[in-house]
Amino acid sequence: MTTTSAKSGRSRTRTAGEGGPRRRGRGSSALASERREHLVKLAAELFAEKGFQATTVRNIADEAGILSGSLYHHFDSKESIVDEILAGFFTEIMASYQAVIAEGRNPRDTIAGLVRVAFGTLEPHRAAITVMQNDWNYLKGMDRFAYLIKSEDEVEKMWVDTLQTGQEDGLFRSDLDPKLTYRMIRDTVWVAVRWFRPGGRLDAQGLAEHYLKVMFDGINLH
Amino acid sequence: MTTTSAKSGRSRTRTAGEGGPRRRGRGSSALASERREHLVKLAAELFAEKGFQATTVRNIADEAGILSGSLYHHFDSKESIVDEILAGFFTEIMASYQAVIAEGRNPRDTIAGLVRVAFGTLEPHRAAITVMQNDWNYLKGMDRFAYLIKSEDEVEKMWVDTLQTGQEDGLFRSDLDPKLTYRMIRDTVWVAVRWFRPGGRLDAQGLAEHYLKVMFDGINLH
DNA sequence: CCACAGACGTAGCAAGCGCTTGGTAAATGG
DNA sequence: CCATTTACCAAGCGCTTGCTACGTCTGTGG
Repeated sequence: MTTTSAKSGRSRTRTAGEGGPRRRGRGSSALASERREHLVKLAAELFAEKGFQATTVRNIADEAGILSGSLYHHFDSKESIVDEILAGFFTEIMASYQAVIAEGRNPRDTIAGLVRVAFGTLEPHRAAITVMQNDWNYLKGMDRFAYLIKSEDEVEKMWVDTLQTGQEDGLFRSDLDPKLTYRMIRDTVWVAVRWFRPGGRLDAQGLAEHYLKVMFDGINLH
Repeated sequence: MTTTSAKSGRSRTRTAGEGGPRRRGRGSSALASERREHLVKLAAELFAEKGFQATTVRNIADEAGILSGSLYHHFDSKESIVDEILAGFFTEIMASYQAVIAEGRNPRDTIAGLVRVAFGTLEPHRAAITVMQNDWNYLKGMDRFAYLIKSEDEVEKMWVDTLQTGQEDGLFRSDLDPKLTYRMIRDTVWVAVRWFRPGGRLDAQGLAEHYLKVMFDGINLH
């Protein structure tokens, strides 16, 4: 079925897409960016499933029902697609984190809020998180993604500050390294994208509550 | 420096290698497998650093100071190299796990032992674990690595059984899902490979003790 | 001293990669 | 009705990929 091009020019079977009447010509720019966002989402799923490098521009184009070259009408490069995916995720989660911090509650509630926010992004941003997990090592080496490292440092500061304040207030044990503890929490949350499936036994918030119990009080019976 | 081949045949500068006298001809088969293991280790480092797919056979050969074609004297394919890496890791860790279980101690001590074993592999098998983390999604899709999934299931059973017994014995809280708890523990341990560096502030066993404290009793001050 | 086998180099193939160029059908605005 | 813009197709370029075929060098056992 991937046999290229029947003889007549305009006969490509479009394997994907909603099959509706093809929109051509100048749509409103709002609709144009809708198309763009749709392509980004398709790409994100593929990146998450097979990895960024293993996903070819032809894969993405196939999924969208167009040819690989046509992708370059919408995007500069393959990198710019994954950039859009990750940037969207980062701006949203950092805003959510800031909102929790801004509530100004005690460190325990703040940490709980951050954990709930993190688990809350698991479903809407599953693909982005997966890409971040699997291809981080590769992507961070590229200049264009230097901003990701900067954002991650800001996030780390939020968590570590909250943990430290909690220790000073006598809410958390003082024999724990805040940085190490933050990493433990962060990794445990994000890594859940590997086995978390939206329709499963537990939803994201159920996971969050389960995790909060273990994190705050441990698995021991007291 | 990668300019190919000066005019005279035998003048390749060998960029890597210990520079000792080149061993040729029939060595003992023990030494032959030594060479093989050395190549596997080089490849493992590259796979861990750049990812399996992003690492080319030419990268590996460069690191070894030979040409890419010469690699195929030692290995069938690029896949067979990563196979050797992962298989070695899995057989060792499963043996270690079995040994802990066989001690027959109480569930709390057994879990602690498993955690210590896991952290203990962080240093000697850093590359293998990194590959498993980053390229798992890609590798598990290939028939040749189906055995990895089977091994993982066996490991899961060990942990979950121990956790359940602990709950029945009144050692662990009963309001936790054993499977979910196992995954939390597993992920937190392995994911540490991303930021763990052998010469750092804390060694692997220090990490293990830090983690055991949090896992058993939580971060709350009791 | 010589046949042998292991350990490489040399050269290159077929396939696939990201991306570019130039053209074309369709919708829109004036 | 026509100029313009959008969204695509068709074709392919330059390069890299994993891998192969075959020749060459070298230490070793007989």
